[in-house]
Amino acid sequence: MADRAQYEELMRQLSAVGCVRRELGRILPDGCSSGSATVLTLLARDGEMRIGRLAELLAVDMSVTSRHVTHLAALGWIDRSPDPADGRSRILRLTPEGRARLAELSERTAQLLAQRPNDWSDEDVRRLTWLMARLRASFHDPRSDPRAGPPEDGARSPRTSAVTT
Amino acid sequence: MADRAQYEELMRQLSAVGCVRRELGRILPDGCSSGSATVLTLLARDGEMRIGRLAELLAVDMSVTSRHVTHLAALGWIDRSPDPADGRSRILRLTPEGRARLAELSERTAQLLAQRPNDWSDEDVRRLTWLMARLRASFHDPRSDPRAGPPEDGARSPRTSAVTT
DNA sequence: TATTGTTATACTCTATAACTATA
DNA sequence: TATAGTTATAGAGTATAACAATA
Repeated sequence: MADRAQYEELMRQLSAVGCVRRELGRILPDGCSSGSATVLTLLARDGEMRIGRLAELLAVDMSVTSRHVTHLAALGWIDRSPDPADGRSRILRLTPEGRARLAELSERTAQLLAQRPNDWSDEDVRRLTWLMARLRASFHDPRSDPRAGPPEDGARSPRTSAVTT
Repeated sequence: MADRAQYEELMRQLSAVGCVRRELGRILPDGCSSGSATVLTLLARDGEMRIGRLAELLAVDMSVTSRHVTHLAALGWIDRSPDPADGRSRILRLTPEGRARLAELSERTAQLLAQRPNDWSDEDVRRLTWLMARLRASFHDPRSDPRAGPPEDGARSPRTSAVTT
């Protein structure tokens, strides 16, 4: 286990990287907050799902997720259809409109990233992504034991399912 | 440069690690928010400084920093004395009370961390810290060119001064 | 005129708790 | 009784803009 000073430094960076997230949030189109953008991305990547699953992937309370989803549904970017298997749930899906918006978003983000950290290698990006996922798993999942080494090649994530986000 | 999907994954993790920061924030004593804690830590580590410098280290607007500082000064945990060299500025310092509180904080945090990611090696913690700092530098500092390799040993940071946070 | 801070305002994200509907 | 989701409320964090004081 690392020493206290190292952990304090880690926590400080954890707060400070927020400025990157905020900067990325600034280029979003009207009506699309950072939270909304993440929801769109997850629905595009993992396909239709329920609120609870989405909340897991977002690492956020279900009530928060519910608000994001309501917002996106009001915009017509996602669709909430009843879950035939469970009357309490609804299935979330991107609408064609939502897909179009997401494509715009992705384009803008790619442009911004192309300007900035363009000297990052695949390996660096993968490693940072993996380490953040693993850190999250350490906190989210008490029984976590990510002995699986860092991603030497494939963009593998820690084994905990909630982290395969 | 990595491809778009990798960057999107990076951004998603960037949002999701927020849950770690929030969990750490939950163990803070009354009156001490997450932002306050970071201010205390920075003043302890880097010694007395002005608001502007503190805002840089926090990677946050000066107005935000001003509010945190006002809060901590009201609690008596830090002290704002006039800057003899510049009448517009004030010098921020931890008070003995502030130091005591910080020590408590550090203790609690260490306990929490000892429960959770206790399987992290020094190397892992250092690497993650360094990569986050570098990511921030890529955005904060347009002319950044962090060719300096990752930290093979010492907890070195990217060369940009604003990142030696 | 430019810079350092401060304050007012508004917006986003978040959690907790109370509530509804279904399992 | 337990679970999925919603809503109301409250609090933290943040940025922008207008302002004051000093350089």
